[in-house]
Amino acid sequence: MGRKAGSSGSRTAAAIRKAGLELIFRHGYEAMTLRQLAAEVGLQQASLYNHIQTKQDLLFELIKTHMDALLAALAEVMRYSGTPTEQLRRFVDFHVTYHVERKQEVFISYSELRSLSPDHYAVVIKMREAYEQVLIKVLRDGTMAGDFTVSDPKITAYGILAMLSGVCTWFDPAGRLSRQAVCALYSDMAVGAVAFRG
Amino acid sequence: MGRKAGSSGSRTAAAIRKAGLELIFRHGYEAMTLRQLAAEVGLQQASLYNHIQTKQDLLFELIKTHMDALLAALAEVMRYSGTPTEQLRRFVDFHVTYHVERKQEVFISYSELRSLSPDHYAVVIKMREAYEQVLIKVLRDGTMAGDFTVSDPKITAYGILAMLSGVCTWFDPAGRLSRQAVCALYSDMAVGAVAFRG
Amino acid sequence: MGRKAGSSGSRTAAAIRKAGLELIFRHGYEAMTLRQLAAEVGLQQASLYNHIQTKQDLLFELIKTHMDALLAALAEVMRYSGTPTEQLRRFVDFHVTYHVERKQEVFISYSELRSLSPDHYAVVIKMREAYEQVLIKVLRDGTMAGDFTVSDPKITAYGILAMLSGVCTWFDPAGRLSRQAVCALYSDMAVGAVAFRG
Amino acid sequence: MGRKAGSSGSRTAAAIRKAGLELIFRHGYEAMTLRQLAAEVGLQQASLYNHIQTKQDLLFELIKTHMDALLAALAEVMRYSGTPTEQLRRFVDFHVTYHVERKQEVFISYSELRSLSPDHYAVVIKMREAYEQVLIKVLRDGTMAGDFTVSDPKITAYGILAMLSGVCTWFDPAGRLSRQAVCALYSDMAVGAVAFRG
DNA sequence: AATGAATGAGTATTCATTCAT
DNA sequence: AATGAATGAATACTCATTCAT
Repeated sequence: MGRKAGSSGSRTAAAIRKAGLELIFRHGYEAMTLRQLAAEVGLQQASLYNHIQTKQDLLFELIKTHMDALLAALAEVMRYSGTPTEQLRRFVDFHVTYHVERKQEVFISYSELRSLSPDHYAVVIKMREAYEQVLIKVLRDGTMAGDFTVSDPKITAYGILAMLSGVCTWFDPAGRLSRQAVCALYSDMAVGAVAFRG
Repeated sequence: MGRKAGSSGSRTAAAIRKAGLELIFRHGYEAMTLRQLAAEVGLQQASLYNHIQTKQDLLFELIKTHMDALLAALAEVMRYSGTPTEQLRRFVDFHVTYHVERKQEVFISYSELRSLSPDHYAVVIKMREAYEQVLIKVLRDGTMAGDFTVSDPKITAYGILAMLSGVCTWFDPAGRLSRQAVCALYSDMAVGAVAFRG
Repeated sequence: MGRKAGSSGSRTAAAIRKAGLELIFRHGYEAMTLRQLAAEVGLQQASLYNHIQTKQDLLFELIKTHMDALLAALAEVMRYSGTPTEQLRRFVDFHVTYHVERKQEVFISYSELRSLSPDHYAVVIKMREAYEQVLIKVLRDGTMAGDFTVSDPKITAYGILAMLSGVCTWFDPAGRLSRQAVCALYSDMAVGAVAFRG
Repeated sequence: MGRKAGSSGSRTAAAIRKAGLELIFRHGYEAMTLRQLAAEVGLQQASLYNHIQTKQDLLFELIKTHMDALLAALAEVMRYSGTPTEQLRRFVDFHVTYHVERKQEVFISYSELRSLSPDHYAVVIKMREAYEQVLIKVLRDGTMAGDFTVSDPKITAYGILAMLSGVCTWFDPAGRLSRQAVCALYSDMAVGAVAFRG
């Protein structure tokens, strides 16, 4: 039997996506050229089109795939119940870990939003909002429970998310701080930032 | 043909810079074309070159000018003494205000760093580090004074800066929250995030 | 759109080189535009780049190819031994014939030297010097044999070469004088110019 | 009294012509830009137009001025009578001296002919032909007098002129050979090339 | 699945020249 | 006589994409 039916099967397609991710991360979507991408993968420019629709579709696909995985993983993690503070710590831990481990996907999903076509943009923004809603709900629950003092959950959530997401611009797995250390540090900060001080 | 009646050199240069800022903010440096820029200002493409050296130099000039102003303004504000907490609030207030009032300059000074030539990049990065050092010092002073609990001032500063800077991506002067409200909210969060909880 | 029916890669490349040679000969390298070249070959400007690296590389390639052929052909001719006078006549005959038959290559290899990049220039100059050395050696041999009176072989060689090369600026294959007639005339002049008159 | 009436009086105009000559000699007419020229003279591009009509007119003027002077000087020299051989030596001496002393004018008057507009080209070609006629006449006289053996005076003249003119591409006033040495050498060659050998 | 060749639209930048000041 | 600002046309070269093979 040959290749499993249904599997894309193409090692080349995967290589293109990997290289595309890397190049967009490094140079930006506009600055990355398909020539570069082809060279990276060892193909001629024209051959790329056996594996992608257009440059724009490649970008969307990379971001969409990432957002799907991100939302699924978050859902998995937040399924478990706990106190609002526990939930917040869980969220922070998840977010930082994901941002540290998938630096590139995460980064381009922020920074290249404006390079998406309007249709694609709409799709991704909706997913991002769903993600934000999870944190907003945690903050809201914690406030109602009296554990947090959050007057504006949305704005507060934006602040926390920005703080956490910044990690992917400077984190170095071989650096001074381990992922766990960063998670602990940022967990404390997040909790401190919203905790009720009676 | 010669000069359009009523036009003036320095007015044109200013208009180019203003339009350039706007276009880079909206589309990104790579995506902005000099054709667009010229059209925006009401000039032929060639005429742009009476007022800029190159596209790259325009970008650098915009960022450099902003960084100079930012550092000068920060120095002015931080000159006044006070408790570490007061200093932190002062920093947050300054940073948020500046980011809200000069959204575009601030945004491109983050997002277009990678579009700078290596030389220009080096210059700007140095200035950014000087800016960060101010916050790092506040955190360090506060920790030594026993007011803050900050195990890693640099990483903590990065977190706070990321949180505050996020403001320029969503703040709307005509929106639900005033600048003052956002400042207050983020001041509390920042202080909460680092405050000593005995 | 794809490839025009009937077109072929290497045929196109050859057509570009032929037209490039012609255009550079007629207008000079600086004055020739790739627009002209593309039009001459029946392509879009962009398509040229499937067959050349840059305009500069095209120039170098044309000159280099010519110089290679020239040196190889000269070596072939000068292989045969003979008296210095016979050798000189052989050289003149070869040089004039080549200059008359490959007018364009020969002309641009002189006149466009200064349009070559420094690296390319160095390569070609070296080849030209090798060519000149062949004549210089003939003059030196003839002088030592007592057949010629040449006090400064290099300067004399320059003079003879300049005289012979001038042919390609006025020779007309359909004109009054045949190639053979010109060869004979210039052979006599060259021999007369250097012959020992006791 | 101020400036003498009728004199161009402009030191700037002269500087432009001098720098233009130099630049065209070094880079070629097409490759020289008015920006370069202006910079060389210490002016803005626009100011050039107070002193020249157009770039093309500058070229023509440089060449025309040179040709006028050349023809006048030649007439002066050839006025004196003498044997054909003396006349030939006088011509060679004159030509070489002029080519060595006014390298740049001479060079561009050959090499930039094709950059002249058709009208300007026609004017210059006529002058060049007049110049050539002087040598052709010497050769013809010498042949009729039995001193020379020249079957085709025009082609022979072209050969001699090419040989002599080559001097301006390699002569270095600070070099191994003096002008006088080169003149003597090339005089002998020219005479040898055409002398009757009974 | 891969490629060479082609394309139309576009890139930043330069050109010689003009003209009001 | 000099300049700053403007211009239209041009420059070499690159872009993402197409298509016959």
